[in-house]
Amino acid sequence: MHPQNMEFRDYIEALEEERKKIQVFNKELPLSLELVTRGFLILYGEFDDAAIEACKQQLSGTTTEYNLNGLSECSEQTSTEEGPVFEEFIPIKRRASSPDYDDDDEEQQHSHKQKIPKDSTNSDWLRSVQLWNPDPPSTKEDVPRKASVVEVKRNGGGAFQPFHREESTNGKANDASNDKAPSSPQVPATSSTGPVTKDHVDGSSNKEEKGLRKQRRSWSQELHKRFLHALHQLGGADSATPKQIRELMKVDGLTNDEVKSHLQKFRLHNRRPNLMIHKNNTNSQAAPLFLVGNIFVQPQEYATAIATSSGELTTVTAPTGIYAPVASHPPIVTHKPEASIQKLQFKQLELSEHSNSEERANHSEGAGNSNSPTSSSSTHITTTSPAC
DNA sequence: TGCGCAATAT
DNA sequence: GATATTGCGC
Repeated sequence: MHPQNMEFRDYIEALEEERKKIQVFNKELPLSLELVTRGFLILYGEFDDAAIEACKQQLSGTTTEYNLNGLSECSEQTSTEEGPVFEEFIPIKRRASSPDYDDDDEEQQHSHKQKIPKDSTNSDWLRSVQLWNPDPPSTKEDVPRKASVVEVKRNGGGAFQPFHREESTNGKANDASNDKAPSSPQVPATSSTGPVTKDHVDGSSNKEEKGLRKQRRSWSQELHKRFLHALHQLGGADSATPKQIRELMKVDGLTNDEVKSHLQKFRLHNRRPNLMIHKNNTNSQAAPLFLVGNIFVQPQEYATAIATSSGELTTVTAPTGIYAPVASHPPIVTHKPEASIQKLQFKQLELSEHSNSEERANHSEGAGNSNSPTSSSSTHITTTSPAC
């Protein structure tokens, strides 16, 4: 029953019938009625252009009225001007289809939070965020670094040692080897106490030198040897003072501070073991006893003893700062109470040499009598072992 | 001023 | 962690 298959007449009739039916619902289906009616007119050829045009206008009017919702605007326009419609339509549809776009754009201003950022928006957002955050992450390392670096500089050397030493320490630079050859002038002797700053009133040089951190003095065996020697002369680590030691050492460029520092370390090393001894006699390692000849002694005592026993110092400096003699005999594993150690030590000393007990007087004058290391002092040992 | 100790740097 | 330097109080 498709119209196209119908006879024209039949078609007209059918149309007429429908029109009648629809007419009943004129109010409900005005458009339909009108449509049908027009179809009639067209079919009958009673419509001229003018009539059609009028109808159009009428139609548009009605549609406009009816289609306030805007639904039919399209259809109307479609019928009127198809070209432009589409052009406009497309964009409209776009907008409609992707409301997020506009909405987001606008809404972004109001509420990012409400809408979960999507896709492009999202990425943009993130991107924008990343301009701040991710950078931080990436730069985080950098920025802190920089900051830390700055801080480090400030902390580490900033205040006082912004520059790395060019250090004027003539002898010091080579120290290890240099100290061996102490040149005549005892540079530090008088002035060096405040190694860098104290002496110099000069502002500029003072500044410079202040900035420089002293180059490290490494205590070579030779240097330490001298140190021990001086120490011995002065009656041991406890009674010797840095200045005296330095003077006795006669090392060019050696400062009081350096000696002082070394002495401090030396004392610490000597005392620790002693403490250990008191606590635990059985632990030979914990209580480093050094073999002097055939006996074990404690470092400090050794220092004294060794110097006494022979004119030459035969010490060996362990890297740890533990000072041991060159053992000529297999170590006798003896964990003797200090008393016995002292006895042995004393024995040894007696064997080697006899001595006066005036060491105190001796070392009190320190530098004065210094030059005759071998001759003086053997006796300290007994007296000089306060730590024990 | 020098010493001893502790903090700090290397 | 060991060692040297520096700072600070006495």
